[in-house]
Amino acid sequence: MPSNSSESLTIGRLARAAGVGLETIRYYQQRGLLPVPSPIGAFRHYPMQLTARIRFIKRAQELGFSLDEITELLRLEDGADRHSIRRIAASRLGQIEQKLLDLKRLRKLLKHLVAECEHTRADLPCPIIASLANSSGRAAAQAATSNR
Amino acid sequence: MPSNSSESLTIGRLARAAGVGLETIRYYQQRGLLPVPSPIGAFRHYPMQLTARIRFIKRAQELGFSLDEITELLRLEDGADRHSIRRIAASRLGQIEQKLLDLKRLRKLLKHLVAECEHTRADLPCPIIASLANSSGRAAAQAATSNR
DNA sequence: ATAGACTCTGTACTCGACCCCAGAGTCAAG
DNA sequence: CTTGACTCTGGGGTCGAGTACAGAGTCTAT
Repeated sequence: MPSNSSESLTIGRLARAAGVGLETIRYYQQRGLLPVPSPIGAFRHYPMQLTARIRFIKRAQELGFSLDEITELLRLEDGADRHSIRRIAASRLGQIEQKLLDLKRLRKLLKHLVAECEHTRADLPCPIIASLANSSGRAAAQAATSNR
Repeated sequence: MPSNSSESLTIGRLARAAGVGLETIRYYQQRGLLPVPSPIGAFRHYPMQLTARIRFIKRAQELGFSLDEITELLRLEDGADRHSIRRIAASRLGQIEQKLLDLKRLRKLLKHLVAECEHTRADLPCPIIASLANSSGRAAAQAATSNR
């Protein structure tokens, strides 16, 4: 059974071939990320090439794109409009930068607290709790401004 | 009207005092993060001190703790068990470190792609799309291992 | 011809952290 | 004592990305 690319698959085989659940495919169809072929007989048949499209979606997700963004990417897939593509990628990049800043601030704060807690005398209140309990958790208020 | 701390508030006032929605308070009650005082007459009355507890919760959330984790933190709030507190904080710290690594890898990859796209000749396929379309997006597969 | 694996449509549920609404009752100010 | 702002209980909805299931039909290998 040579898997030449003109072969067509039932939905379950497509799902296995693409490494996703069968319901995922139906879900992507609903969202318009995948076409819904008309049935041959009672069942629909899917061209092999869709596995590539599904993997495209999955990889884009791993890069943190939402399905909405991916829908747009797919719309532009023909490569015509590179500016739009770059715009989407750049916006995602901006989100990442922001998140990195937030996380770094957070890490600093938490590290500090844990360290402090380690050598605070047992008769004094735990600094971690203390910092949560009173309003001196200034850093925190800022840190979460861009939780997406 | 001196806001001495022995004052008691109705739920709406408490919510405003703590800067959260009234439904948030009810939700926290359901989750066991806040006590449900027995009503005086028809309405429940909340001690002022609860604003501190609510702000504790909010600040902990901003540090990325889940309500489940915060429940545990509150359980330990008396400061008795510092080891547990540090354990929770340290585990959160670990998550942050991992996330930072992921995001840095992602940023590198995306930056690279955007830059490449900018000076690829128009007759060649857009590299961003290309990298999503074929399996050369290796970096991506790793990058998402620890999405929480 | 029949067993069993599969597919179809459609609906409902999951997670986390809330938000919003309806309808009835109640409290405080004027 | 009325008005209007509030509270009560109880339920539902939201977001994103799926997962689960029910019940009926159908394809394929034996």
